[in-house]
Amino acid sequence: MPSAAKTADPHTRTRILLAAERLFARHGYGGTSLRAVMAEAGANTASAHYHFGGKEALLRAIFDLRVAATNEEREALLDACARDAGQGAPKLRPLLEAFFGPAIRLSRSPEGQDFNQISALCSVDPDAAVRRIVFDAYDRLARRFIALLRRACPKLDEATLYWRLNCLYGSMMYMRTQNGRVAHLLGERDADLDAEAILNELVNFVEGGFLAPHPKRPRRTVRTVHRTRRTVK
Amino acid sequence: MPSAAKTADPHTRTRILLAAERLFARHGYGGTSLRAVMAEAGANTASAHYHFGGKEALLRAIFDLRVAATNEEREALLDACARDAGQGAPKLRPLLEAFFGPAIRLSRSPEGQDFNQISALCSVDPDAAVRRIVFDAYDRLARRFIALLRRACPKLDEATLYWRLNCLYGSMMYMRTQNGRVAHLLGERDADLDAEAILNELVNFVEGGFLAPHPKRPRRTVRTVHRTRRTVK
DNA sequence: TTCCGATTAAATCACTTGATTTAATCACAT
DNA sequence: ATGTGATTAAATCAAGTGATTTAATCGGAA
Repeated sequence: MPSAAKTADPHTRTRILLAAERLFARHGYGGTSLRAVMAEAGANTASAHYHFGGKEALLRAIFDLRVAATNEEREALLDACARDAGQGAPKLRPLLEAFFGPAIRLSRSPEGQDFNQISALCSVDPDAAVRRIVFDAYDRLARRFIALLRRACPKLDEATLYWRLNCLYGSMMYMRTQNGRVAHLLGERDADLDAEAILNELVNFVEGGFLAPHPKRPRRTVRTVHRTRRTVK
Repeated sequence: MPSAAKTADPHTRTRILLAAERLFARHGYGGTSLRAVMAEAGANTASAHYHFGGKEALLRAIFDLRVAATNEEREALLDACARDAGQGAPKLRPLLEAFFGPAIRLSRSPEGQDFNQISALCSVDPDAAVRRIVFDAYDRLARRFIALLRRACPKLDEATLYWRLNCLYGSMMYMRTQNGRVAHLLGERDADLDAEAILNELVNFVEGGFLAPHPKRPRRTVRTVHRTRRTVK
């Protein structure tokens, strides 16, 4: 075990961490071999196990490193929302800004951008161990945000809240990743707005989604069209 | 190469396909070994290469199999939207229903549910080859949808359209996956609404997002809170 | 200087991966 | 029945995986 900070060499351990961050962001956790990380870091395979204990622990270390500040900022902003609300209903928009803002603003630095990518990728990783790391990092704060959101939208029934939260998370994830789908469809335009503008777009959209009416019975515009039976199974 | 349909044994090839679909849905493409697929299918490793040519080709075969019907249905619904619009602006809501509906309705069957999961996972896969398969499957129709969406929302500037499309895709993806994040946060309530209700929730949200105002200058509710310098690098 | 724990380096382990080869088997047209 | 091409089975390949071991090195306390 490395002594907390005594002889602590700012070299290898940090280099491994940053190298892993870069590679995990580009190729995903599962798509990055420990060897590739060590090559990028210019260090030896054994160092990773010495400093972190293994690949999974390395990922967890990245989250430990990056999430704290973001969550603290979110917490403070949520505090402000709750304070302003008093006993009444919190305002929706500042709530969304409190939740999204600190995360989106990470993208102002290259490392933050990499971490946003990692966070979004890992949050939908099929590997349960990977997702657990994400959950552990964000659960507490997310639950508090949702509690305030409930008070801000008291008319939303439980099911609708559930689905709208899914949309909220999906929107946030796509905004954090920049996975290229939309850019590809629109013809390679690269979005380079600053973080504040992106945040504004995201909040506009999600606020609109949460304020939308939610009738139990959908108006029947839907109709299934020509049920072509493609028997395959 | 297998003869198109002559002596075609409905057995092995199909068994491999369905086994792969199940496993790719649960553990992702990268997280599933060809061996695991063949074990699940009760077939031999070489069969996969004989029938498909390799792991990647197997994934492509799954998309070829499942996407056609969905896209045809989407196309027909978009036709109806365009016809109803004439020279004018298409209605937003039927447009969204045309795009989301056929995909969401896949979740009524277990195989469709598996494929929805695969589609969503692969659409954010860091592996470019995997994403290309997704793009190839959906690009043509997606471009047509976006063209109509543009006419339906003529007041949206290019940048706003770009970001709202990202939110749209993110919302759709999260709705298709059921990745468990929100269920986990809300305490394991499992959403078992029928496809039509889910579609309705999704359309409500995205419609709200697209109809939201989009001022160029955000009202300044945002303020960065205590810039704690966590120097790490 | 000497010594001891912290750190790094090199070699290797056991295992899994996708792919291929070689040989056997099957179904059907002749 | 028989030969021919489609299909399956078993064994194997080379490469890559995370992890571990063993030995060397470094830096400061004694």
